[in-house]
Amino acid sequence: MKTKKTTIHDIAKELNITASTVSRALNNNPRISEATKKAVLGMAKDLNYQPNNLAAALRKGKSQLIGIIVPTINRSFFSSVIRGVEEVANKLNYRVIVSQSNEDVDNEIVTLNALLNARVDGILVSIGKNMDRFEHYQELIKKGIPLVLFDRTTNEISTSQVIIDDYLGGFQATQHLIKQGCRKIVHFTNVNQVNIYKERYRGYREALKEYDIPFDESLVYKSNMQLADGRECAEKLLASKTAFDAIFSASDYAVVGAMQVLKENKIKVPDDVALVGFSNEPFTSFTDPALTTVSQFPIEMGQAAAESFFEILNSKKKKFIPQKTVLQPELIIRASSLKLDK
Amino acid sequence: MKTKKTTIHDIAKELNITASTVSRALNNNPRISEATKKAVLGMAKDLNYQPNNLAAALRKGKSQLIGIIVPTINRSFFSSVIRGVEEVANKLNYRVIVSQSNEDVDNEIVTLNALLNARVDGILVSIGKNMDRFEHYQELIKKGIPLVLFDRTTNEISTSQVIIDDYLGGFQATQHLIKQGCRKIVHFTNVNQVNIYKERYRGYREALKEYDIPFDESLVYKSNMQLADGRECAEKLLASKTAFDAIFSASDYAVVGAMQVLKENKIKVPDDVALVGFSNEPFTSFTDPALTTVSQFPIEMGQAAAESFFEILNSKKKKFIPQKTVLQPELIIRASSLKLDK
DNA sequence: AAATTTAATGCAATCGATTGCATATTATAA
DNA sequence: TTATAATATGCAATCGATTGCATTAAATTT
Repeated sequence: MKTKKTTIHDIAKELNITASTVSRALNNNPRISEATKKAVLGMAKDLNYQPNNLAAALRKGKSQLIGIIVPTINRSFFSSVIRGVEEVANKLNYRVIVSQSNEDVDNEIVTLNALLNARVDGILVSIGKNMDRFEHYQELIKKGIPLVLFDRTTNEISTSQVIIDDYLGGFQATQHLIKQGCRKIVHFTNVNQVNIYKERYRGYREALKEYDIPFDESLVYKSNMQLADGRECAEKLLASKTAFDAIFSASDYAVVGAMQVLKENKIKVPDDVALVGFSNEPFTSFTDPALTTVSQFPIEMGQAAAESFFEILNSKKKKFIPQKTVLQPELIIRASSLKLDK
Repeated sequence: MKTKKTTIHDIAKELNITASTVSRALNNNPRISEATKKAVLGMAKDLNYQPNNLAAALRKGKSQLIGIIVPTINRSFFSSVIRGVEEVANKLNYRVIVSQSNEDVDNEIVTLNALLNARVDGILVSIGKNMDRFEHYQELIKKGIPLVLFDRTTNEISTSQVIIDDYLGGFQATQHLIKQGCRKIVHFTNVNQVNIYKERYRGYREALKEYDIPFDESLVYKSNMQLADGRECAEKLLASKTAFDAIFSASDYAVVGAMQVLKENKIKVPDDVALVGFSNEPFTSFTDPALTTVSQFPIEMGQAAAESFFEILNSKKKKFIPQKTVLQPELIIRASSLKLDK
């Protein structure tokens, strides 16, 4: 029952040639005659040969494996990125090993080492929220192991990145609200001012400026941006009696929390208050009213990250200059912000 | 710059011992003295040694890699399963390679072979929707490669499975509606009667029976269960003028579509029509009213699948009797079905 | 003190594929 | 016909860790 697996040596023996020839034939090496190639391929099929990538990987020093580290796998955004990576990688005969950091640096380091031990040919990573140590990544660069950062990045690490233009997303979202006639636009942002939130915030301010709307710091609410946080912010907002006619939230979750509170207080969305979120989480099209939000094209981001990785890989000889790929976000307009043209 | 990676031979040379001793020391083999172990560990750290799993895998014939195949990675249910698998696997020092079949048999076969070439120690798979060929999996069993099916399974393959009790889920959902006073309960099910839908349907019928409610075939709507299908079914339903006071849908998507149509027709949820979905998709808590649904515990399913895999792996010697793990679903009661006790 | 265990380490083959450097064979040129 | 080039294949080392089977040295028994 436990039949020994066929190797190139078995094929070689059957055909009275050597393993080297078989190896070359399988790799379509021009030094091998067409006749032998055909014979080898035929025998390989007959013997149900399955190449052992481990052996090849060991010898060649490349495993055809890519490691990807995300904070959590089961978040729509990240799983979509993974999907994108997988698509590109598989086409080029690479496999993808996934792992999660759970937003914890120590965990991230352990995970990273495990991937290195598995001898992945490179790493794609979206850095966790409160990460402040990057030596383990800088170490990678030194070792010459391809590294690509996506979405949550940092300039502390000199390597290729794929991000979306969060500034533009923030600008477009705010501009859209302004065009809908809103003037007192609240902004929900993250207490933790990592790049992406900083940029969305910047886009918000810039849009206000462009339309000559004075910026009012008291309209900016910082939180952890989960649903409950959104509720809390909305409650504080209402309690403060501040007038406002829109909320642009840098997170879909937070804005849904706010939507709930507004509804509970009989405030009409979008008529009294227009809402715009960020990320185009799948649930945004299911709320009532459906949420206007900004798509980050996660699958495309994954594809771009994978492509970035292969670029580094293929230019290994020369010094590679880190590339920054910036994807364009897209404002997805739904009912929650449509005051006009209904 | 391109510093050669340290191997056990480097450590051995430094300490004037052999690689075998180093290997044994690193593996905490009792035949090695504490003193040498300490020395080896110290030197390993000094030289920044990172074990090469490929080499070990080649020699030992096991890669510490698990392959997982799902129809699509970026679906909440599947990515959560992957998360569960990853958690269990990582603790045992295994890595997870993900890949998707995109609901296509040929693709599935290609993918499976790629995983085998990568020499994964086993495969976890959720079979695609319209899959009718299973030889490639039966082949696996013959070769003695551990295989675990989860969620979408088939009895054509004699191996361990992890599923939830869909029958019970269907029963509980229906029972809940009955207890809320509903008597004319519509059921949305899949045209494609794979196991899971068949079972949910069976649970529905059995609950009716138990409460002496006559089964009415005209209340059963078959579709592809996407949002648009749900809308369509609801429209047909309304057009038919059939009286009904609840919908139990075997899919969350379809029931949200129905909810939209009901609202558009000023039919009150849950007062006029109570709604229950299935799967506990993340968006179900964001609809208005929030959806009552059935949780399938995807993370737990992933964990169970991984554990099942390790059981097969560890009992390799003797003949392993396939295990069927049946997880209990849980009815998550939210506003969409609550007519009473509000 | 000789014989026998026990403990600690070394030797060398092995896992399966790849590849630089021969070698053998045939075809072409001189 | 001999020298030269081109073609096809073989030899053997290599990638890095593991492991069955010695071997050596120290400890214990008789």
